[in-house]
Amino acid sequence: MTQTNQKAFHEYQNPSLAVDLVVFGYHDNTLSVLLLNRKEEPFKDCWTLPGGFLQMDETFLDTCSRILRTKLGMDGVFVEQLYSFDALNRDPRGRVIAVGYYALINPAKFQVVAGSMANDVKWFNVRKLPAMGFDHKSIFQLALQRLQSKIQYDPVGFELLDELFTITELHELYECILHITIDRRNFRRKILDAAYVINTGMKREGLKNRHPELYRFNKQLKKHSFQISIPAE
Amino acid sequence: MTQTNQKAFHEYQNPSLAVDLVVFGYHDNTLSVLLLNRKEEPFKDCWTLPGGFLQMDETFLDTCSRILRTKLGMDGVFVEQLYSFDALNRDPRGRVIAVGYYALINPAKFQVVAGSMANDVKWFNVRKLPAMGFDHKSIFQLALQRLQSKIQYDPVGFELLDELFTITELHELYECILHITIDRRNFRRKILDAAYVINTGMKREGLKNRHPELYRFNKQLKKHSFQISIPAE
DNA sequence: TCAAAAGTGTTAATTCTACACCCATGT
DNA sequence: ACATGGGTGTAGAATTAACACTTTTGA
Repeated sequence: MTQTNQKAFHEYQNPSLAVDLVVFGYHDNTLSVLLLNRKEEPFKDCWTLPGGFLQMDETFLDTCSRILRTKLGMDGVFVEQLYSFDALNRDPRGRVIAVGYYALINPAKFQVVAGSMANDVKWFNVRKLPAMGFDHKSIFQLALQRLQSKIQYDPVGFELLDELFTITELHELYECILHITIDRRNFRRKILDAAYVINTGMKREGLKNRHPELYRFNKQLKKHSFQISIPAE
Repeated sequence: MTQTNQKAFHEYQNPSLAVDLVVFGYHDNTLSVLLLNRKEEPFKDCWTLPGGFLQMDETFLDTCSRILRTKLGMDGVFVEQLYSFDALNRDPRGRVIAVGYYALINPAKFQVVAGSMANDVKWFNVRKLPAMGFDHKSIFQLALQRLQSKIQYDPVGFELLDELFTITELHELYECILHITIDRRNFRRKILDAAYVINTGMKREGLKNRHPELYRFNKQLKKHSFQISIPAE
């Protein structure tokens, strides 16, 4: 942070600073990302991550909130910093540094989802993504990797589920995110042993088979850790 | 990355972008960080992380290299991005975003170390740090955490050691970084089983006890993973 | 009474932990 | 021959993986 030459502090030319968001949603046993169809050049009509420029009086989180609120109609969402992207030519308009964040949301809580905003907003299955503008594909890929490792030691899964959920639903979420098969019974034991969830005593009614118990996340628990066995394909 | 209002691209006011470096070195069974004594306001005469402003034609890594070369006389060093720091008031001069990087170096390779530069540069034991300017203490703390977790799944230890080293030296490095005691014999087995290192057949000569075998890192190996047992104190 | 998913238990294999013992070297 | 680390082995504990069986529900 030492200044190395004699120019006054504000005479330096600075790159623009954008925040780009990888918004993950989970629904119908599918992990999806929210993409925006750009209306302006560059990358007009291309799918891109939602993003925006940092204002001078905003923190990154402020910018995230603003994007989520104004462009996607979402509020009170889990976001976490991912990485900063600095390739010289990543934006044809000039030098733009992007700070990537990822968000985890439960699409059920935001009707917005289905594209109710003026912008063309759409959920895409993370395994079936379209071409994307800028370097957004690689931002997304890093975010998915991050989510995959994070979920193995940090209880963030609940951000994607309803308040109450069954072990099977949690199990499916893990299989979907990690894209592997996990033994149902071993998974259950690990989750319960880790005190990851709390049994509410309630049951999910109205199924045509046995009514599973409903759990909620144990918010006391900060970190957990269980090995997920990755079977040979 | 969508632009939300009508101003021309370059009319936006942007924060300054600094790169701050947490340079780790390992020597004499001590993990140290390199700090600079600032000659200018703000935080004149305070210890700070080496850093500098991003130039318009530089990537973050370019800036890192420039800082390492010009301020510390180092070259060809391992660096990796840590996190970006955005508190509104983190720099009294104005809005400055800092992108934190950490570097791992073998102090034996750079005589610079002992403070040969014009600037007042000094190694500090990571467990005995002075007060630091800006938010550099928290940048450092995050870097140490990152190093501690990284070393458990990524073979980065070799950046801190000589080309050839003994298992005992590697063992001491791990104990020092993680700040725990690790069973010598179990550590050896895990390292060897993970194919983390390659036996060179050579031995370290001139010791007053048995001459230990010299190893080098297995550069093929991308990731490994072994659990380090953390004994109750 | 059947299908389908939920819940519980068990065994064998694997991995870890906590050690003990021998080896090579300089003094 | 002895003090000082270096190198190797092993038994018991703990954890994990791969299973089979029973239970609850709606149709």
